[in-house]
Amino acid sequence: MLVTSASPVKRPYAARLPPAERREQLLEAAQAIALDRGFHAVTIDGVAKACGVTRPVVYGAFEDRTALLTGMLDRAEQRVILQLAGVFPPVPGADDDVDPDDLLVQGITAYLTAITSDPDTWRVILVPPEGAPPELAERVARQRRLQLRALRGLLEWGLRRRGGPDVDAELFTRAVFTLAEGAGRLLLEHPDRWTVEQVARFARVTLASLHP
Amino acid sequence: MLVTSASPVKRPYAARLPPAERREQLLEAAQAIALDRGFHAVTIDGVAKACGVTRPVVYGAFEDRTALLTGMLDRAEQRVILQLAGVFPPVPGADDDVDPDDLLVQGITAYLTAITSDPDTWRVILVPPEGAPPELAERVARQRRLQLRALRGLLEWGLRRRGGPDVDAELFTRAVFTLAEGAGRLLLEHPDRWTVEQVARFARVTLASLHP
DNA sequence: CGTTATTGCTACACAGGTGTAGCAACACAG
DNA sequence: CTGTGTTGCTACACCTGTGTAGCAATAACG
Repeated sequence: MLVTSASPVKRPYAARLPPAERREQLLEAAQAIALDRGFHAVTIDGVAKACGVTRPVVYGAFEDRTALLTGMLDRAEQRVILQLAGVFPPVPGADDDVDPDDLLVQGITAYLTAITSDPDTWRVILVPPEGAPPELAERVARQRRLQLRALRGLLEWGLRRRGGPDVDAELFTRAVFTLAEGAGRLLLEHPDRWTVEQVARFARVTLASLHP
Repeated sequence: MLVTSASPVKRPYAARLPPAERREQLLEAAQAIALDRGFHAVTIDGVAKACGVTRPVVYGAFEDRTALLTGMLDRAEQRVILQLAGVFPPVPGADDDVDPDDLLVQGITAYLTAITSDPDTWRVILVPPEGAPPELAERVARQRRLQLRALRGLLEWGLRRRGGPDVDAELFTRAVFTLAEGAGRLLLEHPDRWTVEQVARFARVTLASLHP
């Protein structure tokens, strides 16, 4: 198209979207950029360009860059909470016929299945892209404390039911949790090399060797 | 001191330092800022101010901000390599009278002692401040691979000497390494709550319960 | 079909950080 | 004590990103 210098090109308008859809689109774009190039690359202009709009459109959906990042983290956190809903069952009763090792392996399997079912969300949490804001660390720490508390109850029950080994329950809980998260990272970083099944088998064999 | 508006205040010159000392001072300041407020706060101006000089002085020691960050990571990496020099001994011979569990606990103790002896350097690595550059992740990954390789040789020997358990050696190595790093983070994040001795005791008891 | 309300765009201003040319100050050597 | 070489400073230019006022375009409603 021939354009004279006297009539500068005006960009065609982007298709209109209702505000809720626009927000969702912007948040998806923000997360994709964070995972691809790091949180520092999540700029107002970068997200606008990724969605084919201009900066005021982003400002129409979010107060500022901080609000955009907060929205992104809200979204990831809500998904994680939903996916972990069934991972930590209530502590079994004294009369319940439940094998503690089976319960733990099931929990680990559920946790890793959640991770592999939504890798992008979990990558933000377990393998945070560079330039991650402090708020991410705060949310991760908060969720981790909740998960540790739930896990500890289960493991204390399991250690009693098993009759040992005689280890510090808090350190044991942290060790199990660290291993589960580490396995999660492994599956995210090497999805073609490791599977949930392999990790579950490893956990089962190791528990079988862990005498009371 | 009374200063007329016609003679603007000129800052007094900072004390002169030979270039090598100035570099060291700037690198120390850069690391302190990174740990206190994140890598994004490590600016040329920020480091200059922390050292009581102006930006050209920083540019006199480092080509640019990237070179400053690289220098900081070089320093941390060199310290880590030095501190880990004795942590991974050569794999014992078939006739060596060495208890594999003792060897592992000694290795974990040496590793955690290195961490607690120079917490600032290890914090950059194990609990990276927000805004960490990609280069940090690359260096950490490279060091981790070297450490995993050394550890795997030792653990394979240990599993053979022990006669089991019958687990995937690579997963077992990763699990042990993940636990050691997790313990390192724990000691960095909660130095008043946990000690190397507690972790070593936990490792010893857990290994004692891990039958072949 | 015209009007209105809503969503998107242009152009502007501002702030923070990078990087440097040329000058200033000072420590050391003769 | 003077001169020189080395280290530090001021002031300037530039770049990238943030944030917004006012206008433009468009979709929906009557």
